[in-house]
Formats: sequence, structure tokens, C-alpha cells
Amino acid sequence: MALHHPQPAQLELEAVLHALSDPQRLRIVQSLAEDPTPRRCGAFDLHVTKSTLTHHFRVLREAGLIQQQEEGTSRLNSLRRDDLDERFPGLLEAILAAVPDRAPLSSARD
Amino acid sequence: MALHHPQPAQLELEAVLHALSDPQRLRIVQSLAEDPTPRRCGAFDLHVTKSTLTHHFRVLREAGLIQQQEEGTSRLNSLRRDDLDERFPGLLEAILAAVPDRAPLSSARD
DNA sequence: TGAGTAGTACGCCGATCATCGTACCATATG
DNA sequence: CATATGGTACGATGATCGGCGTACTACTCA
Repeated sequence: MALHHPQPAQLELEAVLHALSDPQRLRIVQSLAEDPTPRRCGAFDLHVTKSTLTHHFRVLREAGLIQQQEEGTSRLNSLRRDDLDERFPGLLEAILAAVPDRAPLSSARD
Repeated sequence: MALHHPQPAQLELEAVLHALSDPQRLRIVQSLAEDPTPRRCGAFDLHVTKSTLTHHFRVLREAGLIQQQEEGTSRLNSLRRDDLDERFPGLLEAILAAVPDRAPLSSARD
């Protein structure tokens, strides 16, 4: 099943803001911004169950914030920074700069 | 009754993003950004009822996006641009630049 | 073959949300 | 006084949301 990713021109500001108004999703994006290495859904230190994780990653993907590429049994997540910057210049940078907790939580080790 | 306005240091990113993830509220902020003249709640061209209007303005105020000052029977709304810029540098500018409809709708027009 | 890993799909639940109508309170103006 | 204006408060409704458990698929490895 091909994952649906919106085209850069189709990114909607409201969807992006809504996606980032959730603390869990904001942490995911923050983590990906701090370390752009594509990594698995499970490799983020979020204290929610797998199904909730799936939900959040879908919201992020459908809002156009992240890209998910299938890799074996995993999905590698990466930030669509270029697309975001092209469509909404300065937005991601401003949001990331405003994130309160800049501690290097990054990803979960494995 | 004194209206509650959060202090600049208390502004929360998630609350700001959530407040702006609604199209009606985004229009209000956009309109206030295009024309900083403080104006009444009813002076915005939103197709919702009065009680819904009250709700949206409260969400914006409690997120710290606007300031409401009582003036007779009205409340004059203005954008807290300085506070926002201080707390979240570049955020408001980036969001406003990303608003799809940059037509001069400004305030009420009919 | 069997066990473990990574993630999805589906349905459920309680909470929040956007919207509305109604009733109400001020202040003005006739 | 009555009426109009600008707005709030309260409650209801239907929708969405975040979270979970369960069952399932797909892949890997021993």
C-alpha cells in the first residue's frame, strides 16, 4: 500500500499547525529536526502505545510534515524540511526555535 | 470582570498553534495583522453566530494572541504582536506569510 | 518451523472542539 | 419608558481527537 504524502503545493497551513499543536507530535518533529537521520516509528521516546504511535505518525505524514518510506518491516521517518521551507518559509524554523524543551532527548537508542 | 491575558513569558507554543489551526481564528489574526486598528468582535467578516464569535475570541485571548480591552459595550481587539515576537521570534511573521488568502479582506466587507 | 519485531486496522472510550440557540446584561438612543 | 447594539453565560449537539486493546500482516532470525 503506497503511503499518501501530500504534494508540496498541497500543504495546508491549518493542518500543519494542528499537527504541531499536539505535544507528542511536536516532540517527534523536534527530534527529527535535531537529528535528521531517518528512523523507525518506535525509535522515539514517546510514552504511548504502538497504535497511538501509528496514529500520530499518520497525522504528521498527512499534514506533510514527515515522509515515511517503507524499509523492510519498518517505516523510516524523515522531516520534509525542504518542502516545508519552500511552502511555508521560516515557519518550521520559528516553531522549532520556540519549542520549550531543547534538551537532547533526540531519539531512543536501540 | 477583568479579562485574563497570559503574561508574555507564559505563552505556550502548543496553545498558540492550536488557536491558529482553526480557519476562523486564523482569519481574525490575519485581519488584525493587515490592519492593526483595534476593533470590535463583530467587525470581522466571519459567518458564525455571536456566541461562536465570543468563543473564538476567548481562545485567541487565552492563548495570548490578542488583547481585549473593554470600551463601553464593546471589546476592542488587537494583536499582541510585540509579545508574540518576543516570546516566539519569527513565528507570527512566518504564519502570516503562509496564510493562503492574502486578499485584502481586512475587516468586514459586504 | 517457531518466536520475535515493526507496524497497521479496527473499534472503543472519554475528552475536547466548533457551533448553535436561548437567555441575559450592559449601554446607548429614540 | 422601549428598542437596538455588543457582547457574555450556559447548555446542547454532533464531530473530532488522543489514547488504548486486540487482532492482524509482514519480515527476520534462530
